[in-house]
Amino acid sequence: MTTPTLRDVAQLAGVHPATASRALNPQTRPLVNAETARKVLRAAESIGYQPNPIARSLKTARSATVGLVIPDLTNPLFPPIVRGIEDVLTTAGYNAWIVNTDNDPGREERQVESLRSRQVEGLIVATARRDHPLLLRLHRQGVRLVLVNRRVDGLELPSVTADDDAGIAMAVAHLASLGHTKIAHLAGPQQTSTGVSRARAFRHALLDQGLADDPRLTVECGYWSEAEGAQALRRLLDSGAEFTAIVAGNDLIALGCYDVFAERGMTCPDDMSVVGFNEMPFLDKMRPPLTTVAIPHYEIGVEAARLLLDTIEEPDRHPRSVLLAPSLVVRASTAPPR
DNA sequence: CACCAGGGATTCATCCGGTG
DNA sequence: CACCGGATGAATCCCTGGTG
Repeated sequence: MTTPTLRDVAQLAGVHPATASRALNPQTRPLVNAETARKVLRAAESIGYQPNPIARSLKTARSATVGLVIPDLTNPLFPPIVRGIEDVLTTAGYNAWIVNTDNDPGREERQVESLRSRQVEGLIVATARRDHPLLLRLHRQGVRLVLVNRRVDGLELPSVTADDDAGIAMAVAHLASLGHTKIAHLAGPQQTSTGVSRARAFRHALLDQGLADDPRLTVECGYWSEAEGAQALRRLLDSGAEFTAIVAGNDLIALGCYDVFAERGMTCPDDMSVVGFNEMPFLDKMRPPLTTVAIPHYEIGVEAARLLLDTIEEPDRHPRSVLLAPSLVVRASTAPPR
């Protein structure tokens, strides 16, 4: 008992395999007599025929598959983005292979290699660093790339990002309106474009609010993680700096702060207000629920997939980038200073 | 070691019968 | 006879495992 092939369908419908192929393909179906096409479809249906994409790509040299390179799928930020990507891809007849890099360049290289060997038609990459030799090389080799959330210095690639300037400005304005004047920033890693742009936006936002920009109140995290966020906040507190609110580089960094509050007997928001960034799932279930800058995850995925499909269909098109508007979600982690 | 067959689907080139 | 819609023949894609 083997799985049915096109030959079986053709035989059952009493036509040539070439005819069956055309009948089964919506684009080529008009070439086939309507009655014949109906017969073929019925035959295919009756034996449970599924086209074999491996055989198909043998001839077409296309895989209808794209690679999705993310740091770690267990980070709740990614599932909604992946969902948006997948919804667009499937309607276009494409599928996604997902790989996790764990932010390890070696692993990333191997995973990308494996994707390329499977003939993916392009890559959506959410792991870009400002200096990223692998992406540089892939671009030079003509691999179609779309970046999500991040950019690479000196490399003009299609990308989808949230408007960091606007998002951070909202966070700072919110804290300022509550009466905070000494606000700290736990910046994301400065090897990532997002870490840099949010830190820069933070300084601008302070000035816009007429607040002093004290460089000692900005601390960099080595990774976008709770542990690094916690570590950064400990350093800041231990330095003796005075502040009443924190703008975190992202939500994970903000959640890391919660651990430090517990360690040090501080309460949020009474002793310290915190704003995150990203609006990853479940923040409303935290104690206290985290105020954050929401970015449209699903839309980000949708746009990323569209950009990639665009470059596949129109390889010579000038790289287009999409900037999506964030919004502030006020919850209970922010309050006026004591 | 070189060579070939075979896997499944697609597609260019060709053929067929019917019509004006 | 030319033309047309519709169906088909056969080559082809790339790689691997087996054969001589």
